[in-house]
Amino acid sequence: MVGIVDVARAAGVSTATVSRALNDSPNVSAKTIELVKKFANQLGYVPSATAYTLVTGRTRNIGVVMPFIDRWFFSTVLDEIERDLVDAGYDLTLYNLHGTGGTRDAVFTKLLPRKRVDAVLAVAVKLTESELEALSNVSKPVLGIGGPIAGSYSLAIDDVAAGRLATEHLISLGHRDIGMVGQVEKDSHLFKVPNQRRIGYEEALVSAGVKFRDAWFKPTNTHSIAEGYAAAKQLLGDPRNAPTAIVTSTDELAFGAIMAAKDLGLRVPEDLSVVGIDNHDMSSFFNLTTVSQDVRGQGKALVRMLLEVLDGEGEVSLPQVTKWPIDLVVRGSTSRLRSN
Amino acid sequence: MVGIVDVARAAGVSTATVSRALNDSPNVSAKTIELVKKFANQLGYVPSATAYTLVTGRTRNIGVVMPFIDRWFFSTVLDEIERDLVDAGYDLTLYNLHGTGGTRDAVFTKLLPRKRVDAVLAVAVKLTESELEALSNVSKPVLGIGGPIAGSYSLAIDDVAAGRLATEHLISLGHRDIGMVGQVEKDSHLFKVPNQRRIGYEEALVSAGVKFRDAWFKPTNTHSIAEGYAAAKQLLGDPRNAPTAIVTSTDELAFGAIMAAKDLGLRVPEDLSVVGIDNHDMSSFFNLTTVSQDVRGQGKALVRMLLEVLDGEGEVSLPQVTKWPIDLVVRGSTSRLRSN
DNA sequence: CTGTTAGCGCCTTCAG
DNA sequence: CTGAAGGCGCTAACAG
Repeated sequence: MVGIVDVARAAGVSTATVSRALNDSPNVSAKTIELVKKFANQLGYVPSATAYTLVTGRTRNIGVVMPFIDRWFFSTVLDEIERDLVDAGYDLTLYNLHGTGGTRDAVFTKLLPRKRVDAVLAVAVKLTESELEALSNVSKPVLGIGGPIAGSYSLAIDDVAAGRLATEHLISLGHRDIGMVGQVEKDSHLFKVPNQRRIGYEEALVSAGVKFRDAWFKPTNTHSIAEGYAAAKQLLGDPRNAPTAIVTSTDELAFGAIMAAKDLGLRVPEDLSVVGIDNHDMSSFFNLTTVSQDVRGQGKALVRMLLEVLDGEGEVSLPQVTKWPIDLVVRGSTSRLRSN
Repeated sequence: MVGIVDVARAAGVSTATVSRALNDSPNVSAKTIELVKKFANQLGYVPSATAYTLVTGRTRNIGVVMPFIDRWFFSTVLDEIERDLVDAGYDLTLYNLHGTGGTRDAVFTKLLPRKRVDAVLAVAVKLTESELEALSNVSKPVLGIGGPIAGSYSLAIDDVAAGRLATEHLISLGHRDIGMVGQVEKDSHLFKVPNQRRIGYEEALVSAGVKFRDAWFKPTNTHSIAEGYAAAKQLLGDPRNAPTAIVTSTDELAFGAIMAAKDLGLRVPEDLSVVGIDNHDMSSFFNLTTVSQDVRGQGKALVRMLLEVLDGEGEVSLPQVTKWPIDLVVRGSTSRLRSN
C-alpha cells in the first residue's frame, strides 16, 4: 500500500506539501503541484478515505434508508440518487429497513451514528422522535423524501391532491360511479401514502356532490399488478352494480385493473375508464392516464438540497417542506362517459 | 461526541480496558465488562468506525457494483444481499455502473481501493483485467454473481442450459415451430446472459433435429414487457407463418408476449405456448411456465461465500465457479401442440 | 486481568 | 511557498 509518505519521498517534499498539492490548496507552486501529481500517479497513490475522515470528520458518504428496494418507486429513486451522489463525489451506503424491529433500531443507534456518513436521506420512512434525536445528537443532517421530517428538510408530493386530481379528471369526463382500488398502508413507521390518496378521492367525490359508496373502495395489501387485477375483478364483477371508472392509488394496480377489465370483456376506455397515480415506466405501454409525480426529478432535487445543506455551512435558504408538483398525464385509458 | 476516553474516565479504567470490554475480548473480568457497558450505554457512546478501520484495516463494509438498480433481477438480488450483509454486521456501499466510461473507471481506480470496503461483490458485471488487478493490488476479495471472475469466486446459473431447458420443454410437448424473443446484449462490459440463452435455444432445436429459422428469433433491446409485446406481435402477425410456441430470454418479455397473443385473439396455451426464464415475481400471476433461477437464493449463497472468504483467512474450500441450479416450473402457459 | 505506549494515514496549525 | 509536529479515536502489543 503506497501512502502519502512514499509520494513525499519520491517527490522530495514533505507530506504536508503532498497533501496540499493533491487537495488544490492555495499557496502551492504550480511546479510543485505538477511534480507531486506526477509521482502520485506513477506510484498509484490512492489517499485513504479512512484517515481523511478521521482527521477531517467528513466521510463523503451518505446513508440512505428505505423500507423497500425491490419496488418501482424505491429502486427508481435509489438509482437517481446514486447517480447524482457519485457525480458529486459522494458514496452511498444503503440501509434497508425491512419492517420494524431490531434491525431498524440497530441502524439508527449503531450503524448510522458511527461516523460513517455525513448525512442521512430517508426515503418514505417516518422517523420517530428518538431516531431523529439520535441522528441530531451526532449532528448529522437528515433530509427526507415522501413525507415531512420534523425540524428538517423534506420533499414530497401532495398525495391527497394527487388522489383528488385523478378523481376530478374522471368527474370532469362525466363519470359519477367511480370506484377505487387502493393499498391500505398499516405500518405506522411508514408514511401512509396510499391512504392519503384515498382521502383525495373521497374529497373529490364529496366536492362534486357525488355519493361515495363504501363498497366501491377495494383495499389491497400491496400494490402489485396481481392485487390490482383481483380487486378490479371484484369491483366489476356484477355489471349491474359496477362503477364506470376506477381510480387506483398506484399505476401498478391500474395495470392489473386494465387487464381485469379486458378479461371480463370490458373495453378500456369505452366501457371503463381507469386512472392511476405515479406515471410508472410501463404506463405508456398500458396507455394509462395517470397523475405523474416524476420520481427521478424528486431524487435529483433531494440530492441538490442535500448538497446545499452540506456545503451551506448552516446558511441554507431552503423551505423546510418542499411540495413537489404533480401533473395529469392524459393517455388512452380514460374517456367521457358513454350514455349508451 | 462522547469518545472512548470519556467512558474510560467514567468507569475509572483505561481506554484499553474499555476497548476490550466492549469487544468481548478474553481476559476481562465480568465485573469490569458490566461496569464499562453500563457507562458506555449511559453516556451514549458509539465507537467510531473510522478509527476502528484506521487501526485494524477492517471496514466491515462491502462494496456492491451493479450495472442497473431499477430492474427486477438487480433490485431483487440487492435486496437479498443487503439483508444478509446487515445481519452479518456489514454495511453495504452501492456503486452503480451505468454503462461504461469515466464513472466506471473512477469507481475502480478511486472509490473502491480507498480502503472503504473489505470486499467487492460484482453483480453481472464483467470485470476487466485491469479492474481486477486494481482490486487485488489492495488485496480486496472480489466475488461475482451472474458470470465467472478470473481467479476468484463466483456464482451463476448456466444460461445456455436455461435456454435449452425452456426449449426442450416445448419440444417435448410436440412443438416444432418455436420462436424466440430475446434481448441482445451488446455492452461488452456485461455478461451476455440473454445471448447465452439464445444459444441454448438453438442447441435444443438442433439436437431435436428441428429446423431453425432466422426470422423466428426476434431481438429486443431491453427486456421490458413493452418490447416483448411488440416482438411477439411481429412473430405472430402472419398466422400462416407463425410459430406455435415462443421461448423468451426473460419472464418480462414473456408477459408481453402473452398480452400480445391475447390482443391478437390467440389463446394461451391452446393456440400458443409461451415459456420464460427467471421465475419473476409476477410469473404466477401470468400463469407462466418458466425456468426458475431463484435469485434470492443466489444472493444468499453469494453472501455466504463472501463471509467464508472474509473469515477463512485464506483457507477457503469453495469451488471457484459455482453453478447455481435451475428448474423448470410448469404453469399454465404451455401445453401439448394441438393438431387441429 | 489491566495499564502504558505506539502507531494506523492523513490534514492542519504554526513556524520558517 | 514549504517543513515540522501534533493529533483525529481507537486497538494491539508489551509490560506489569
